[in-house]
Amino acid sequence: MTSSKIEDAPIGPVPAEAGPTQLSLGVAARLSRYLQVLTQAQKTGRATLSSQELSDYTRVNSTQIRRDLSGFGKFGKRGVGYNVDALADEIRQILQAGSQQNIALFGAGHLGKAIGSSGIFADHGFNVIAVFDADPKKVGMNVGGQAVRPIEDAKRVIEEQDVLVAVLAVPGEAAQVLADTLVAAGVRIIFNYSESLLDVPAEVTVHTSNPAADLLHALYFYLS
Amino acid sequence: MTSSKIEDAPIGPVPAEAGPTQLSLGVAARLSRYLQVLTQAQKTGRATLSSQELSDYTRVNSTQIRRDLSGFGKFGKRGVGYNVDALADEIRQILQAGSQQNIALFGAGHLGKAIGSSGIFADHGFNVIAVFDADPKKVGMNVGGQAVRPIEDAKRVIEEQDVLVAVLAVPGEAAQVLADTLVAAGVRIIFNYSESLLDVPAEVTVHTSNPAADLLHALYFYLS
DNA sequence: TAGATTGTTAATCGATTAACAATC
DNA sequence: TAGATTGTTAATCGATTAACAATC
Repeated sequence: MTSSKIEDAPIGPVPAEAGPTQLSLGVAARLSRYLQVLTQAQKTGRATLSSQELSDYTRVNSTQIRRDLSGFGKFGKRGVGYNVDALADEIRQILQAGSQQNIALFGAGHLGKAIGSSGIFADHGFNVIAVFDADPKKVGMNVGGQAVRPIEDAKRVIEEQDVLVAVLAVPGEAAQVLADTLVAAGVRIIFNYSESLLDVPAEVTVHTSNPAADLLHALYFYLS
Repeated sequence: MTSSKIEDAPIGPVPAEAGPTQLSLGVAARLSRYLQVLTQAQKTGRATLSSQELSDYTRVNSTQIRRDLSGFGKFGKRGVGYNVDALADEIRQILQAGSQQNIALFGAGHLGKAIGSSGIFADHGFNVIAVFDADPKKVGMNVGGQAVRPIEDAKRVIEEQDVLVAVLAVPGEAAQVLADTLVAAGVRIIFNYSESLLDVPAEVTVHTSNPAADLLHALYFYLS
């Protein structure tokens, strides 16, 4: 019974200048993708980006991008495009990003090390505050500047530091039992990088990574 | 100018017993997710799965799942559900999976090792036929049972083995130059695990992994 | 000014959902 | 039989797209 509190999505495109109505599922997903592109564009020093360029990178239709954005204000300049810094700030505000969430990472194998030492979460203001592993031989190893801790400490750390988000980079066999423990300790969003399917209570959101499914789907269109 | 041949999607739900019409973008994406779940369910020995269970794991509405499937035949048994093995086979046929694609993996760092040694692609009939790295110190290392090769060999291997799919697990700075080389050699689908944005010709599909964007989006709904 | 790109409308299409008869 | 779940219809809502005036 994997499920999600994201289930019954609400309210559509918001009237211009609208207040903090709950975003629809689709709009929120797209806005976060625009933000991802803007964040990268900032790094390469781009000052402006047009809706067409955003479309090229996100695969979202450019008209829809303009429509999504214009629901919250007139952020663009005709003939020029959108100011990268300003638009990134606007989207962060809309998404209420910057809430400085603490993340716990589980598994210090290859994948755990890759996630822990990449800046991928830090770039968006998330802190990986702890890395855990069940293997005593891995405890104490350095992953992304932190010593790996024993899995037995997880419950305490989650509770003490109000960890809502857990990233699972563990073997499939270990995932369900671990997920049960984490949910009991207070975790509400799980990023599952194991191949295992997870059963969690309805109030918990599971996000499963699926490269093989994505590839199957990409290939279908290539081969057709 | 990242773009995709998946852009202009075609044709909707197909009349029952329809032939090999091109699937719509959404249907193909969903079918590949159903297949992913079925493949996992097979491993745990499940014999049948109901549309509701598939819905729990994929977050796709159960009515839509039944609708997607019934477009291709009557695969389910009322009061029972879908036979896991049989449905997996049907979906593989619909998606024309099993075409035994060769995949090349770039980057033998933590992420490359994680991908190379996981069975995630092999499970779906994809062969990771080579692992490349630009660092001479990594050449020769064992990743998923293969010796890492120097990046200079990539062009030849791609051409000789008809590699259409490349997985990029390289640092952001290296990604664009590498992508250009790969596209020139014949690659048409790129899985980009670097944080860099890629510009590729229109005939190439880029799939960028985006955990931070996904998290932002999941958190928005949690916090609202 | 001329060219580019936004903001917005209107029309179409696909996704979502509830409901329920059919049937295993 | 009784309970469960499919296959299918109909109604609604959101996404997609083309088009274009406004304007930088």
